Amino acid sequence: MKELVVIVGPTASGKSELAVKLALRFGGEIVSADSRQVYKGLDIGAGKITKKEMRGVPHHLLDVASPKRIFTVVQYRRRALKAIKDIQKRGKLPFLVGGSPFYIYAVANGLLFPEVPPDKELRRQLEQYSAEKLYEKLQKLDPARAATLRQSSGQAKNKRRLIRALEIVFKTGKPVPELPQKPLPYPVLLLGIQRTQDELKKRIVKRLQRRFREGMVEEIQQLNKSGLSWKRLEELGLEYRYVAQYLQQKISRKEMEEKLEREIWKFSKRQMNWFKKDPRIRWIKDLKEAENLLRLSFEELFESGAGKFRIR
RNA sequence: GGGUCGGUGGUAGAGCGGUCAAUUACACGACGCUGUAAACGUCGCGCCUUUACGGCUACGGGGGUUCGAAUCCCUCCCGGCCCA
Repeated sequence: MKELVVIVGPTASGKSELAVKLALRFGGEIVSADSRQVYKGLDIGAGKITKKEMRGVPHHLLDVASPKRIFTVVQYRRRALKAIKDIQKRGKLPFLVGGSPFYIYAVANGLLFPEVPPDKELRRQLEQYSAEKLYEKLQKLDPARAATLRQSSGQAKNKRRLIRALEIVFKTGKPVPELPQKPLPYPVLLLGIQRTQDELKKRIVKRLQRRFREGMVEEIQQLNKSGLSWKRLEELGLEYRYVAQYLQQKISRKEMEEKLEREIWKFSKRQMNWFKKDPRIRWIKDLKEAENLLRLSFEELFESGAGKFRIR
């Protein structure tokens, strides 16, 4: 039988560890859904799981791209779906685990993005215009998309969104299509790790300190030495952004640490903005609750005659 | 003790007679997201309410000038600097 378990939660909530435990218990493999861990060399700063921590559980979609080039959701989606299929073929249970909501939903909701690859040159040209101008252009060429953006909190002023919309219109000669969603052909169980704000804040600080001890600053210094520009590092956000600023002496060590604690906290809230409005997510507090839910969900599947699944 | 500069919203820091509940940044909060998503963007942020070009309380304290003061004057308190 086939099924997919998705594990979500804000950063530092303990997804990786929980996933490994569940995978060991239920015979699973893990598909990472993290927009930074896909890059080679982004290890400590991205919180990539170590070989030892994997405890023999196969992990997929880690280290699949060079950080020098931008890896996109669409590439991610393609590879993740393939990884999931392969795992299922081998009779194992796939766990989609990660903190990049857009990546999670690209897979779990089967978002079918328009087949228009990014055009750097075009983007650079459009970048010259103000958001207002871009919006006017879009309004003329694709009023429907313009209206959609206008209705979603601030997007009418988001150049990145406007440019992408125009890019699609220019390349296809047609309006931006409504995003088709292709439901996955197998049942999906979404688990969310629940933590109080206090708890999460503490975990963020603790984890950040651990990363410093583990040599995160050195890692980022090294990445720059081996050819990753400061600009690119800053673009990668959070740890990479602020440590890069520190290494360039744009900010002090203290500023860097304070900034990081705050920014990571804000990031976790942004992640939660996605998850908290998804009614499918079953929020769990610990391993036990997760196990129970998994077992239950399997039982339901047995009853419905969907097939058999081995629980170790 | 004398002189001098300054005390503004959570912080920094504008404003220097009306159009100021007070520019801006940060912090904080809420939210959005169709190939950069740890990215990118929007909104709110004194209090109250029938949410209104509404009311109230506010720019260290007190007093004054003025039709009107965060903005001018006096005084007190506090802080920086200089002289003693």
